[in-house]
Amino acid sequence: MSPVAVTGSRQRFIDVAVRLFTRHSFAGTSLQMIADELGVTKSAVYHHFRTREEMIAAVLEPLIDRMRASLEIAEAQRTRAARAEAMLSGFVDLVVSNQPLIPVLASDPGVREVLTAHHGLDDVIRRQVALLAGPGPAGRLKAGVAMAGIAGVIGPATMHMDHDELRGHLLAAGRGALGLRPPRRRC
Amino acid sequence: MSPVAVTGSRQRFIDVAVRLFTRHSFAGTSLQMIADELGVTKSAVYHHFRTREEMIAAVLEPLIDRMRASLEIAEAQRTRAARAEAMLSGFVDLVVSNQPLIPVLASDPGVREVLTAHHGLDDVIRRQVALLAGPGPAGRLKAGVAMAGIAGVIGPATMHMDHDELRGHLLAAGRGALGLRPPRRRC
Amino acid sequence: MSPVAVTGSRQRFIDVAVRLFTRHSFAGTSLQMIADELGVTKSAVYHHFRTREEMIAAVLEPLIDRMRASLEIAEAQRTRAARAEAMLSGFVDLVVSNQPLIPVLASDPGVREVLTAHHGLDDVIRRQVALLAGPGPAGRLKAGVAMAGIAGVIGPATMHMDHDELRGHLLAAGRGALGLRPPRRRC
Amino acid sequence: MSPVAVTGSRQRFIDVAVRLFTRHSFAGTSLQMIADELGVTKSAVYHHFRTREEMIAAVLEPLIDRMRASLEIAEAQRTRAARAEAMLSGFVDLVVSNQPLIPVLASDPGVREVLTAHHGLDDVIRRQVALLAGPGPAGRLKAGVAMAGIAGVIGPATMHMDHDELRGHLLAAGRGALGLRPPRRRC
DNA sequence: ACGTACGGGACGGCCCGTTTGT
DNA sequence: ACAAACGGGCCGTCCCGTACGT
Repeated sequence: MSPVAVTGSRQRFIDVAVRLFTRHSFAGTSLQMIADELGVTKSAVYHHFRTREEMIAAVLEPLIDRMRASLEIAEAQRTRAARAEAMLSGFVDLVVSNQPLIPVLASDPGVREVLTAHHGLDDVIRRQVALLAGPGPAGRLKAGVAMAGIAGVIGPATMHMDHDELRGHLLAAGRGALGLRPPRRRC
Repeated sequence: MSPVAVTGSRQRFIDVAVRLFTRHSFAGTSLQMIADELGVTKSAVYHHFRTREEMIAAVLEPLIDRMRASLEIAEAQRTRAARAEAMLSGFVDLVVSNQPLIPVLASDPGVREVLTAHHGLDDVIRRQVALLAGPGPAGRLKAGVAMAGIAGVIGPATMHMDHDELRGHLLAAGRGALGLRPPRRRC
Repeated sequence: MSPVAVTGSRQRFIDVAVRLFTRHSFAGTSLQMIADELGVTKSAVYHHFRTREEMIAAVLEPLIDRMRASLEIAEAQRTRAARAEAMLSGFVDLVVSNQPLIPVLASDPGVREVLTAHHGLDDVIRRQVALLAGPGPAGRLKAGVAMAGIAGVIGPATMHMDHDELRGHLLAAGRGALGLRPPRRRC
Repeated sequence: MSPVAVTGSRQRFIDVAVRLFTRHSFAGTSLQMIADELGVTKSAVYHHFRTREEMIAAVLEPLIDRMRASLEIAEAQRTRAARAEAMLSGFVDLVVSNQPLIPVLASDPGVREVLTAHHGLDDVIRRQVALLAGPGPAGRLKAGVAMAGIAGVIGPATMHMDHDELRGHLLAAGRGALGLRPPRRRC
C-alpha cells in the first residue's frame, strides 16, 4: 500500500524481541512477554513467526550474515597476517556495532543449538577460528580466548562507551591474546 | 558398614548435578533429570536441597571459595605487577583444574544472579578486575577481555588437553590481552 | 450466534468457582477441581485467571463493592443512631442476599489477606465498625460481635430460610448485641 | 525417670503447635514448620503424633472436654432461663480463657471435620444451641449469632484486654443477641 | 492481521507419611 | 527419642502451539 512501508509491523516484533532477549536472554523470554510488551496477544506473534526458533533466527540472522560477509572479505586477503588482521578487526567492528545482540548470541545455551542447526553458525565460527589461529592446538586455543574475550566483555558496562575507543581497546586486547603485532598503517 | 564411609549421600546428588549442569547448563537441568539420573524421585532431591538455588550454590560455592582464597593471596603481593601476575596465574589454575564447572558459572544467565545475591560473587569479580586492571576504563576493559576469554574458551575441546600445556597457553593469552610482560623466573 | 449472548465464557469459570469455594472453602478448592467441574484443563483456568488470587478477587470483588456502596450510604446519614441503623440493615441485606459468598469471605484464612492487600477490604471493615461502634473499646467489641455473629451464622441451615424472615431475625440479633433500640417506623 | 516429669517433651510439641496454628491456622501449618520451630526433624513429631489429625485433636481436645463439662453443668440447672444463662456465661468463660485456641477451632475449615468425626464436637455444639435457643428456628438462629459472634470477635485486638472486662462485654453482647434479661444477682 | 479459548505437558515446590537405622 | 533418606502425589504457575473465529 504505502510506498515506504509502515516499518513493517513485523519489524516492531523483532525490535521488542531484541530488547527482551537482551534483558532476559532468549531462554528467559516467553512469547507471552513479547506479546505483553507490545500490547497484543500471542496470536499476533504467531502470525509472524510460526515458532520460537523462527524468532531467534529472525533476530540473529542479519548478524550472522554480516559475520559471513566479513569473514569472506578476510579470507580473500593474500597473506596469513593480513587475513588474521582483517578477521579480527571485522569481528571487533561487528561486536561493537551490535552490542545488544552479542550476549544473546554468545551466552545463551540453546541459541547456539538452534542457529547451528539450520543457519551454519558453527561453520562460520570454525572458519573464523581457522583464520585467526596459528598452527596447532595452541593457535586455536588463543583464537578462542580472543573471540570469547571480545564477545564476553560486552555488557552494560560497555554499552555507553565511545564506539571508536571501544573498538581500539578490543583490537589491542585481541591482538595481545593472539600474539600479533599491530600492522603498519598505510605508509 | 562400608569401611571408607558412605561419602554422604548428599555428595552423590552434587556429583550428578555437576555432570548434568555441565552438559545441559543450569537452566536446562530440571530436578526431575537429576532424580532420574540417580534413580530416585524429586522428593529425594528436595530432601537435600529445598530449592534450586541451594543446588547451584552447593555446586559452585567451593569454587567461589577457592577463588576468594586465591584472590587474597594475590592481594597480599607487594608490587602491582606481582599482584596482577599472581591473580592471573591463580585464576588460570582454578579454571584449568575445574573445567567442568567453568561453563556453568560463566555462561549461564541466572546463575550469576543467584550467586551474586547471597554469596558475594560479584564482590570477588570486582576485586579480581581491580587487581588485573591498569588505570582507567581501558584497563578494566582489558581485564574483562582476559577473564572472559580464559573462562569462555573452556569447553569440550579443552577438556582433554594436557593441564600444564593448557595452563601455559592460557597464561600467555591472558598476559597478551592485558599487555603484560612475562615475569622473569627466579634467576 | 446464540441470541442471548454467550455470558462470556469467563463468567462460567466464576460461577463454578463460587460453587466450589462455598462447598470446600477457598483453600480447599484446587484449580484442578474447578477445571474438572467444567470438563476442561487447568490451562483453561489459567487463560482466564493467571493466579489464584485473581480468582478469589473476581469472585468476591462485586460483594466488596456492594459493601462499600452500602457503607457510603450509611455514612451519609445525619445522626449517629441513623448511621448505625443504616449500616446494620445494609450489612444484613448484603449478607442475606449473598449467602453462598459469606462463609468464603468470612471463614477462610488467607482470603482476608489477599483481599485486604489490594482491594481495601480492611478499610471497609474498619469503617463499618466505626459506624456501628459506640465509644471506647467496648463499643468496637460489640460491633465486632454483631458483625461476626451475623456473618458467622450463615451456613447450610440458613440457606433455605425465607429471606425476609431471616433478615428480620438477624437485624434483631444484631441490634441486641449492639444494645440498640429498634427505630420507630414512620408512624 | 524424674518423678515430676520434665514438662513431658510431648507438651513442648503441643505448645508450639498452638502458637503456629494460631498464627497460620491449622491447614496452613505443616509438620515441617512445627519441627523447624523446635529445631528437630519431622520424625520427632511423628514419634509423638502418628498423624496430623492426632495433633489437632491433642491441641483442641482439652478445650472440647472443658466445653462438655461446662455444658453439663448448664444442663443440670432447673429453669430454662438458668440453663441459658449458665450456658452463655460458661461459654464466655472458656472463650476468654482460651483465646489463642478459639480462632483455630472456629475459623478453620477441616478442623471441624476432624473434630466432629471422632470427638463429638458437633454433638456438643448441638446441645449448646439447644440450651441457648428459644423455640423455633428463630431461636436457633439467634443462638447461632450469639455464639458465632462471641467466638468470631476473638483476635489480636482482644488478646490484650483485661479478662474480666472482656468477659463482661461479651456476656452483655451475647445476652443482647439472644434477647435475654440480665439475671438478678443474689440479693 | 489479529483475538478467544483451550490442550498437553513440564517445572519447582511442598506436603504427609513410611522405612530403616542408632 | 530421635535422624536420615525417600516415595508418591498434588498444587500453582507457566510454557508452546493449535483451532477457530472475524
